Amino acid sequence: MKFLIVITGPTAVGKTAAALETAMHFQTEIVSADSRQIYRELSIGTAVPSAAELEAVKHHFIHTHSIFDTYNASRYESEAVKLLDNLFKKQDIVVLTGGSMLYIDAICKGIDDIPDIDPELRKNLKERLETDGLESLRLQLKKLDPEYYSEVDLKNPARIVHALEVCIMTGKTYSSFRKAEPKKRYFSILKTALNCDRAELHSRINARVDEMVNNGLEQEARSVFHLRHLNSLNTVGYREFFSYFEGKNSREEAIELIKRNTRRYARKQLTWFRNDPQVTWFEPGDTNRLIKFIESKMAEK
RNA sequence: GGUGCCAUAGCUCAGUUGGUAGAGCAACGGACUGAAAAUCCGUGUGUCCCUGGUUCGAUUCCAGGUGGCACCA
Repeated sequence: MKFLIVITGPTAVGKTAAALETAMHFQTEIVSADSRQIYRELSIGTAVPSAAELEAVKHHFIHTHSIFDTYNASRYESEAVKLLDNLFKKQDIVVLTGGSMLYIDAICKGIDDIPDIDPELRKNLKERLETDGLESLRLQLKKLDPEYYSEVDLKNPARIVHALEVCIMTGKTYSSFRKAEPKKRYFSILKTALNCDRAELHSRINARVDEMVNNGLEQEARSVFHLRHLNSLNTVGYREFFSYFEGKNSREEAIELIKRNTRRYARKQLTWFRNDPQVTWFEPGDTNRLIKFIESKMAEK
């Protein structure tokens, strides 16, 4: 029997430390499920594990890709599942940790098979969104895929654009690809999440942002400022500094905005995990209970 | 010590000619399938400083108290 231990939770709650302890206890490796720590050009603002932590336990998907790559949850799914195949050849347990909700779902449930989108097409649709407005795209979607039109959030440009991309590219409806059928995995998944008191989480976030700033986040952001149009850099911690560099706000305001946007991100993560019935919750400092829980679940199987 | 001004949401402040109140920010809830640290939707959360008085009814008017600020001593 193979077990994938998922340790997730809101940003800054202490996942890295808990995953490290758990992986060391079971003498195994860590697969990261973090959509920003995969980028080798980013370190400070993404809070990658320290050199010592990376030394102590083998990590995967940290600094493995470039901000220039077009990356997404689907690619992550195929790469990560392939990696897990290899890891499970020599291990019975693997730890998956990170806060990217969709990436975790991609591994646990899978993602529908949808063809890759031509970047030119996406660019064109985004331009049309600018010039003609959302309503024009909505009308086209209504014609091309009435089924999806009836259930999509009609105010959300990203959803409309993506559905249109698929319809135009494939000549089929986007809904015909949306099976939402969970993929069968041969390994068992134990999904856990960490959470603490909200006020405590906020002070952890604030302290971590201050630490990032002290460690040189501003310079790191400046080094990629000229690439700010890349999706990979539409990221909390960077975009606020970008608008400071553009003179839209002060440095102090940028730091406050990073804190606020990180808090909001944590709240969004909690909303997602809270509504996942498979999650078992733990306190961040209590890795012993987490490990006992894992051992008891493994004994059941 | 005296005089004046102020006290309403977590913060900054509106407002109620007496019928228990609303903006901005913060916060909170939700959606989510190739951008997901993305994108989008929703929600006022309140001893109107305290105690009396007047009144059918006081957050609003009156008196006293408390706290803050300013000026005069």
